[in-house]
Order: sequence, then C-alpha cells, then structure tokens
Amino acid sequence: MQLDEAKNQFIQTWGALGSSWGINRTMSSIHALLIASKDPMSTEEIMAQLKISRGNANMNIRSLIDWGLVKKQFIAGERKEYFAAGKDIWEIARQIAKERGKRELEPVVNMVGELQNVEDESEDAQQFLETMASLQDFTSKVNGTLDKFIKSDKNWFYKSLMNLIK
Amino acid sequence: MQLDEAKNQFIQTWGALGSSWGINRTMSSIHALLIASKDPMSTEEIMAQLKISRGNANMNIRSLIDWGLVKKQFIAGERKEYFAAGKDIWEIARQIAKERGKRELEPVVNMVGELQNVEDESEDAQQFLETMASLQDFTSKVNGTLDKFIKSDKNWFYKSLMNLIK
DNA sequence: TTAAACTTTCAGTAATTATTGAAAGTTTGT
DNA sequence: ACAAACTTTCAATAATTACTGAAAGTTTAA
Repeated sequence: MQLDEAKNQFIQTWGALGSSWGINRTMSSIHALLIASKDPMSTEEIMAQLKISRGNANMNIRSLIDWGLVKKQFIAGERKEYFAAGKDIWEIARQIAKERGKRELEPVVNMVGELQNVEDESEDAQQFLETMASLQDFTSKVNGTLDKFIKSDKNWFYKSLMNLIK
Repeated sequence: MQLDEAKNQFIQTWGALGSSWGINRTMSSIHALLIASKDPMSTEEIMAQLKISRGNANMNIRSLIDWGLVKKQFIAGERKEYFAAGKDIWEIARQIAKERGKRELEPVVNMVGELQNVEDESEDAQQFLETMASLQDFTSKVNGTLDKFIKSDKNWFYKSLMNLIK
C-alpha cells in the first residue's frame, strides 16, 4: 500500500467517525489530515488537499483550535499561518473528553439537580425521582472519572486502565 | 415543581443531548418519555405527547428497539403494542456503549489494522505509522474496556470505577 | 501610507437529514 | 373470508446543517 493511499483511508474513516459523533465531517477530515501530515500545513494546502472552500477551511480550523486539537505554527520567514495537530492519541482523547464533558455532560448534571424539588407524592413521581437520582449518581461518577482523566498524564491513565480491565 | 414540568424538562434535555451525539432528537425524546413514564405507552400516546406523526413515531421506536433500549410490552386484553424503556441507567449506558462500539469503534480498528502494510520507508511514513500504531493501541484498549463493561454487571463496573478514581 | 499578503465573515445556496401522511401491509376476531 | 384494528413503508416535503465564494477586514513590509 502507498503512503498516500493509507493517509486517504485514514482521513476518510476519521471523517466518517466524527460525523457519526456529531462533529462535522470537514472538521474531522482536517484533523485527520493534520494528524497524518509530518509538517504543519497552510490553509491553502488544506483547501487543495480536501477540495474545500476557503471559508469552510477557515471555520473548521478555528473550531479545531477552539477544541484545543490544533495549534498555529509560525514558520520562519513565512507570513502565512501554518497549522499542526498533536499526534498523541491520548492527548487527543483527553482533549475531546474535556470539551464534550463541558458541553454535554454539564447540562444533564444541572437538569437533574433542578429536578430534585418535585412536590408530587404519587407512585409515578416516586419512580421518576428514583431514576433521576440514579442518573445523577451516574453522571457525577462519569464526570469524576473524566476529570481525573483530563488532569492525568498518559501514564496515570494507562495504569488505571490496566487495573480497570484487570 | 410539578411532575409534568419535570418530565418535560428531562425529555428536552435528553433529546438535546442525543442530537449532539449524532442520535436524532426524536429518538432520544421518545426514549426519555418512556424512561420517565411509569407505564408502557402505545404509539398513539407517544404521538400525542410529542406531537409527532405516526411514521416518525414508528421509525424511531423501531430504532430504539434495535438499540436494545426499548422493549415491546403486551398488555392483557389489548391488541395495541405497548413500549417500555429500561429504567436502569447503568444498563442504558452499557447498551449504548455496546451499539456505538460495534458501529463506530470497529471501523477504526479495521482501518488501522489494514494500514500496517505501507511499504514506504520515508521519515514521513515512519511518523504516520507510529501515530497509527498508537491509535491501534488506544482503540484496542478502549475496546477491551468496553467489552468488560458490556459484559459486566453494575456491581463489577462500580467497584472498578471506585478503584479507578481511588 | 500604501499595497500586497493573508484571514475572517456572512448572505446565498447546496447537501443532508428528519418528518409527514396517506397508502399498503399485516394480524386477529368473528 | 371478511373487515376492523393495528403497524409499516415510502415518496414528497420540510427543517437543519454545511459549504461556497466574494467582499470586508487585518497585518506586515517597505
């Protein structure tokens, strides 16, 4: 297999994965492209490789920077901005966990908190509150683990995971 | 707070959460509705509660059944089908992990496996292969943990998690 | 200060995804 | 066998989300 072929394969799969996880296809394709590239790339190069417009490239590069997945790189003597993705998969996972946790876990935690003060005494209400309580238990545990993971270095996580899966 | 109000709140939030995780809003709303309901519900009732069409209701109920999140319930003397969601959050999480793992993690594992036979010897290729190797390492560990989690009962997971977060 | 080199924005449009509702299909009781 | 009660399908349509490209904005070097 040729290197280019392999890279394309990777970009494809990574892009599809992203889109089925609610991250847009272009954003994850750019991410994959940068992960697979040895050198930082300019907006122009990204546009050319993925055949996308300037606006689209720019917007998604910004999102990747917001998510902490991509960094600007200045190249001596060049005026253009270059972009590079971290290559450490653990770091990438940690970064994604952090963002998604913030954006999607927190709303649930907040909702469940508010739901505690239902006055109703019916059996129906009892059961609902029970489920909500267990949801709260669950999310707070997931949140806690996520926090540890986010603050951890690879090594800590690795050890704990090994421990977890025995 | 009224029970109905609380339930609506829950349906709303759960629906939004699903849609930002690549699951359609109606599907997660129905799921939430069934989680919050003491008794199993018919298609008619679901349609009325969420103000959605028959077709939409049917399709999404089927998806929920495919995912193993909802079960048919037969009610004595009734001809209609009734539906109920499991209320155990751990079981729900396990079910979702299982489905998503199958649908989205496996393609990555397969791709990375295939990518091993790149013949190129350049530095660029070296680096790419290194990243892919670490990706493989990562996915196989996640996969392994997921497997354990899926096969586990709540208690096993709980203990390991407690252990994990010290 | 000017203009070239580059980045960002955004209104319009395209592509994708979800929903409707009516028609076709199925099951069950008589 | 019939028809009522129910479920499923799917073509048309609506809603959402992503993308384009040109124009506006910004930075830098001379």
